[in-house]
Amino acid sequence: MKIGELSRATGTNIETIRYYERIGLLPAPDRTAANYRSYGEGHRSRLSFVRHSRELGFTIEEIRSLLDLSDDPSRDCGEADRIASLHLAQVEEKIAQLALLRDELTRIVGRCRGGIAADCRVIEALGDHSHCESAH
Amino acid sequence: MKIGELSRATGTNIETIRYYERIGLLPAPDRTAANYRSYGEGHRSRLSFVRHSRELGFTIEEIRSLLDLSDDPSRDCGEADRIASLHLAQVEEKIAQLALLRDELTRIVGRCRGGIAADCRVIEALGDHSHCESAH
DNA sequence: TATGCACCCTGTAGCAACTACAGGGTCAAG
DNA sequence: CTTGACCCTGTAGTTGCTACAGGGTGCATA
Repeated sequence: MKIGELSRATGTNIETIRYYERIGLLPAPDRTAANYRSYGEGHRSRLSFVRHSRELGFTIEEIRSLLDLSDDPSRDCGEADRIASLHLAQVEEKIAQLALLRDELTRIVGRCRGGIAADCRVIEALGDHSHCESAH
Repeated sequence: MKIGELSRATGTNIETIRYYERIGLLPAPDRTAANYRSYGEGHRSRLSFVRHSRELGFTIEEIRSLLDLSDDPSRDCGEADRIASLHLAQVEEKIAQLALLRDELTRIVGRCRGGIAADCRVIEALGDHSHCESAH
């Protein structure tokens, strides 16, 4: 498989594939006589793993650990669970933060009744944190 | 006010203050004989506005527009409202996305029952998008 | 045979919004 | 007169890509 095919097969930008190789997330594939990269099924599934994990918001370093784990099938599964649980906790915290933020923005946006900027409640609210109801 | 005082007064990193000056978000202040930056009350309130807006997740470019608006008090307030409303919509979308992601992660994490990586359901789920219940 | 076009290569620079030095100058206290 | 806290400029690093520039390869068509 050439890089363009792998790109289409996994929905990954070609530049991104080369980037993953450069940072050591994907192993360097064999080359054809013309120096084109030549991928196999192993590369495809590894790249799918990486992309799916990225979609789920794992960082590259987390993915590196998860890949190390799956490269050595005798290792304990607990670490994969720990990484995923930690990530889940981070996502939950992010959601909670954004919810506070949404409430604050809703309050701010609701205050605009038109008019000129001098009297703008939106701009006033942005300038003065003390109008806020919660920490963010 | 020297830069260290402004930093403490607004809870902003000194490097960040200089960065904002460099990108034209804060006007360059007067200098003392020793070439130290010397800030006034106007700088402090402008910086507070910027920091508060950043905490609410506005981008630098959005903040630039909001500042332009508040620098010209005769302008129409509607644009501030438009920027804030758009931002609110983005926050709401982000929350919805993260909620899907949280659900998927919860399902994945719940599948771990210990054991070795070869049988790990977490790693399996990460490798195969088809286990997912919704798009993310 | 030429030539057009899609594809591939390397290497480097850019994005957002900072943060972190390195290598220097200033100023007040002890 | 030296110590330490503060300030200065300029540049490079962070994360996870993306976008060139400037070239080479391979196949079909005129």
